[in-house]
Amino acid sequence: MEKQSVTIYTVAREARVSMATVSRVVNGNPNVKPETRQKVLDVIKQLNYRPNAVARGLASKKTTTVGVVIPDITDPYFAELALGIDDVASMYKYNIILTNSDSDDEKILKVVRNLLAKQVDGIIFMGHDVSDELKNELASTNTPVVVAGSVVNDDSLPSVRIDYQAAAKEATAFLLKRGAEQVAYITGPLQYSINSGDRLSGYKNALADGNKDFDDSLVIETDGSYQAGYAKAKEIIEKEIKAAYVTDDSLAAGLLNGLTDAGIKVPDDFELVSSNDTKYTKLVRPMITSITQPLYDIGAISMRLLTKLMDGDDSNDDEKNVILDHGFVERQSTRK
Amino acid sequence: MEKQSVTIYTVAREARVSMATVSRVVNGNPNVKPETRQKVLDVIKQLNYRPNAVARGLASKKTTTVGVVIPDITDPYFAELALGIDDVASMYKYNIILTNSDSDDEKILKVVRNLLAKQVDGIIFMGHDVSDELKNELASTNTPVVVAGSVVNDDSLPSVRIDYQAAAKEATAFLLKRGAEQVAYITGPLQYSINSGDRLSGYKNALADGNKDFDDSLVIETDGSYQAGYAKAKEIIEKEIKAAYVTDDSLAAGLLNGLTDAGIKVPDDFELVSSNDTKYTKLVRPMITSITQPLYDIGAISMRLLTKLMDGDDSNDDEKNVILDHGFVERQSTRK
DNA sequence: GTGAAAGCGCTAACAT
DNA sequence: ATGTTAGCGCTTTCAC
Repeated sequence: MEKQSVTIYTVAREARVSMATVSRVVNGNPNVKPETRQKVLDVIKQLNYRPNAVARGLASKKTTTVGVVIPDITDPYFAELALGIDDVASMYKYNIILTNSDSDDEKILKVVRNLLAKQVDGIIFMGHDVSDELKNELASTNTPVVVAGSVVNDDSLPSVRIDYQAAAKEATAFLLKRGAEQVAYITGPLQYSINSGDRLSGYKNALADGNKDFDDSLVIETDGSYQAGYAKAKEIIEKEIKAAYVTDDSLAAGLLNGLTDAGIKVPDDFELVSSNDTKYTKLVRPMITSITQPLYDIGAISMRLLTKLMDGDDSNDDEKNVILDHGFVERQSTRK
Repeated sequence: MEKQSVTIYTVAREARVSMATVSRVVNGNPNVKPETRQKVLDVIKQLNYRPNAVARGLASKKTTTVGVVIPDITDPYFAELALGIDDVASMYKYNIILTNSDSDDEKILKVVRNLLAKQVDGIIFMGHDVSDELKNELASTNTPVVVAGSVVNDDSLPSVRIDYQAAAKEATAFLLKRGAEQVAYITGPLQYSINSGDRLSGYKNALADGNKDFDDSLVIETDGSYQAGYAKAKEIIEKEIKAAYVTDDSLAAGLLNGLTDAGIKVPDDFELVSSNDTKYTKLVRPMITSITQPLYDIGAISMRLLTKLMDGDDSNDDEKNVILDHGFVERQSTRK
């Protein structure tokens, strides 16, 4: 049984050099004579030495670990962002501490505190808004934070995302353009500023451009889940709504299936446009027409931005809000 | 700006006690006079002291962090396991370092080494098999490992899962029982022992019980992805196959959609049973008849088991392979 | 009930 | 190019 006790000191002793030299070769410091380096390398291999990242973290004050807070890992939207985050993180030799937040402010605060206690070098925040307490928490530290795939009610945080307002406007306008008398706005919690602000504004703008009055009863709020969407089918049918812009794919998929199962033909009897272009939009039948977002890239670029911030690159403060291009893809949930 | 420099020493000085005492109150050690405790607590609050988990980890040799290796975070099967893992981990005050492995042996080895360097207290392994090198790596350490949601070609590792062989047999038998002349076995990589071993055996057993000859040409291997399933529809149609047991939900969903898009009616012209009961089976139409697994629980119990192993509870060595009950749910991809 | 002091394994000046 | 020596912030005997 291999004892866990081979440290930098052991290696130094065996190789007849100092700990500093071992440290140098381990860290790729060029100031080591090739022969010495080789000798140390040999001993390292022979002893199967593995540097202790915790000790290193304590001494260097860098853990090469970043915290990622995610509302729900099983949500395809966040999972695809997370994939991009993880890939870039591993590219830059960072590890990810991933924690589910359940979109619960209490829990978010708890996990962020915990992340900070673990001395993460940075944090990627996926979620909808930040509470005042969290804002304070974040302000009291100089750990960089990047918001990925959302806008948050605190413009002080760097973020990577698309222009949700413009996208929502286009989606709504698309529906209007093909003759919809009225277009509903079916949304996740309006408590989130992305839903009550950006997207709703875009929706209203499109209405205005199309000379339609905004009708409050057409704003249908849910918790944003598949189940909620499925359940809302009934209300949609009763209200005789014929078209809707939906703020989330899970929600849209649920609504679509609910409608279909209730005998409504999409897109003939009902037209639907969703927001995120996750796998769900292509999994269901009919496939859902949607705003497209470079999900993986949003995650990847968030992480890339975070690495810069962690390196103390505070240049171009204006570039801290990265707005990526979005698109739109016509599929089967809208008429030709 | 809050300086990052309030340490246990600062608190000790302010509270006029020793570092040891501060450590005691922080760690809930009862050997502290209530008044002293209160005084320390006050100072902690006042100074907004936060213990440094890295230093703690170095001193105590426990990081309260576990590594989780996952093939693909966007796969609903693994994502649901991960949710269970994360919930229980946070329940036991552990954090999760999550790393995508892409099911690539090289990368798996790399991430496991990294996890070990970070001194994780344990590892949850999701994946299909372990390479010899990984096996050695794991053997050279005493960090406990639990395999979640799979069987692995190394029985020495504790695991939490269902009886894949029995489940596959039931699924195949179900298809046979309703008159299928032949049932195909559509699978992810046969390189994985779960596919070439457990499930295939179950499939063959069902065939034998139904007095059907095993036909090699009915074993259709893919990479297990949605895309692969979608693409295989053509072959299924050409071979005039009428029923299949599929080893993975993404694969099954792809196949189903491919078939449907090609004009094949499921279940009238083709019957399909899948294996994992993830969200995908309920998202598509027709919904997919499937073996059911307590996905969340598998993750949760894996993590629970790991906590026991990390606590050095090596009792009942026989209980280290936890086999959970599975079920079966008839949905719309099979005839009534 | 409380304190003193020795590490934990490494990095980072600073010397040489 | 290499070695010496302080720490990093905490836990943990061991005394008292």
